[in-house]
Amino acid sequence: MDLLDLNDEQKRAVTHEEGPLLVLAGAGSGKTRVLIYRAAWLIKEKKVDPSEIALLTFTNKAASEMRSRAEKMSEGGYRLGFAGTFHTFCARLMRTWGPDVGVSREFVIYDSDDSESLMKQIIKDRNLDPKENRPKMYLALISRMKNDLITVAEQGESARDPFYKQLNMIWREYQNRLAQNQALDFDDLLVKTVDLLKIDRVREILHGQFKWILVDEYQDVNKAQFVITRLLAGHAGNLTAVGDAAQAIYSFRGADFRNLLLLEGEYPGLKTVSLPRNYRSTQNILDAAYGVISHNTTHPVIRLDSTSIQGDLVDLYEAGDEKDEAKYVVGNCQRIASAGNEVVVLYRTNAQSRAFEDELIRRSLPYKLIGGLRFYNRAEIKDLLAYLRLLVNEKDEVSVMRVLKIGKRRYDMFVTWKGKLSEERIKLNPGSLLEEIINETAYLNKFDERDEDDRARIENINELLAVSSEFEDVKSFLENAALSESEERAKSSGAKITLMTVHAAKGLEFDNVFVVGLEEGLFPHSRTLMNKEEIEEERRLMYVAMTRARKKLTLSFARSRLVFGGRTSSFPSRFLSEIPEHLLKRMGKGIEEFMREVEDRRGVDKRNEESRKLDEWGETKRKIVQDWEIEAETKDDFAEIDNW
DNA sequence: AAAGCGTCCTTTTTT
DNA sequence: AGGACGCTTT
Repeated sequence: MDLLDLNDEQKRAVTHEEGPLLVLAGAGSGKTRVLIYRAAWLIKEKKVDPSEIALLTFTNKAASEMRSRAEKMSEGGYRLGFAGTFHTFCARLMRTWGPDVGVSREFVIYDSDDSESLMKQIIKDRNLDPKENRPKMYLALISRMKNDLITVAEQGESARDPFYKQLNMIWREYQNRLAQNQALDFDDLLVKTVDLLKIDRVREILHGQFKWILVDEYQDVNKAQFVITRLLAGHAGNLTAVGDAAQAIYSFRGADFRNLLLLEGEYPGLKTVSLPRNYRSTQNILDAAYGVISHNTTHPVIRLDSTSIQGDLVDLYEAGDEKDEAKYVVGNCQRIASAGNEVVVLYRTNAQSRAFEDELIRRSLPYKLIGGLRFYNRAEIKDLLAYLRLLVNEKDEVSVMRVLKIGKRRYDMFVTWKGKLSEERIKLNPGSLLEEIINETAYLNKFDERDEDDRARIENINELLAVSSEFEDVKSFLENAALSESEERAKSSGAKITLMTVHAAKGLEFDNVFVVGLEEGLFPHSRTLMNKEEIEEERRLMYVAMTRARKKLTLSFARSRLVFGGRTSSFPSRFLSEIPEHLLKRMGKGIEEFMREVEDRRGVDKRNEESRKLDEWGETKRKIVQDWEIEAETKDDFAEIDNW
């Protein structure tokens, strides 16, 4: 096999024989290429059957990119045994083996909205004050514990004070209701899979099926995912893990980059290869990014060497307010886009997209918005999916509640119509079923053709019909709807300008990148300001943002900004002052002044004080999570896995 | 059943 | 500023 376009380190990783392999891959060092080539090399040189390879990722975007690149590698095109997200993998296993761990084959998947309505209902049923007992708080704690593989029983045993007892009661109730509804939430997919893989018989079958496990972005695995890969890799230990601690940005959902370091102890004979050569960015961009990330102390940082040129300086624009920022950024985007080049605007929170969208619309520039109000989370889409979900599983109370809320009369019509449906027809194309549902319930009567928003909703429904028609059956369509965001549609696919959060940009790269809203309290976010670990995570996020750029990186911040409807003045982000001065080219007014403010600790401390007050629940959360973070968890905890 | 109005709260980030 | 929710009116 031709390995000429790989460097020595990449080659070593690709041609690693049997046994565990860890690839420490810095930003832009060709980690995707390594994974793809490794799969191809295993197939071509080691004569591995493609169906014995499982490739696990965190996002669908990453999975589909790898799948298409893998297909291009081989003439005939090979199909890997599995290539997709952890959650999709788990859902597949549950469809087959669910009953072995007490899960009905007809289960539905609850997304966070569904989980929240269920939790709200539980709080209501128990006559608890929803202001003191926030559904979201309970869900966050429960999610965190599930991802740490703590069971309800374990939490209950050690619950001493009233809060923990209450938490345990709620958690129990939540699980009971999920079971009654034949529903699994995102975390249950992982937890149940761990249960499943503990069954010898099942694990042996799966070991025969998947002999080679490849995992992307390993720094983002949580404990449940760590254990899943461990059990899946088994004694053979043919795991290839690719990751970079400096790009760990998902600890809020239980990910722990220390799992990367833990591999050493868990997989005897682990071979480690690091990839320090960067094929993406200019040296100036890399140096600026290194300036920032080198302030982190809790994890190793690879200093990257560019294979490209020194390049331009990093532009830094100081805006008066968010409108000014949008004008400057969009103006430059327009210039770049009209020359036929791609450009992306990255921000910390979804709410920030608005100012940029307004300005883009004002100039009638086509753009792509990634994330934001997700397609499958829109009310009209969720309404229709609720009807469909009830066809599969009528015990799903969240969907029952939803359908009842749409209208009692419509619900009755539905029920009658459903009675007329034969088993056979339920297996029909989900698109035609949806169409029937819409007709039977007269769903479209809700909308007014003259209303612009309503027209958009009808359009969404048409899109749903189109998407759903592509699926074989209702179950697989619903699974896809719950676990994967629909790709951006044709209408915007030609756009050269893209808006997204930094999280969404992970793993992607662009010639021109704008990172906006670099203010204390926004990026780094106010909820992280007084916790060192969380600040370090924000800094990694900044690092990820900067290293998306190939040629030109522009940073910006605003002096004042609308927050909750009120105008707030803000300080430049500390991350800006961590970039070596000589790499920056400043634009905008009053620039000399701001650097002094950055170094003015009093200013920063003042912000910290403000955010501290804002953050009572953050405190509570941290306290609880800390209680549950078992320090010795690491090796001892995983030791028992070996016995399985 | 649906629409209108006031109050309260909100913003991390995603499978 | 805008959304969710609960209470009121049509």
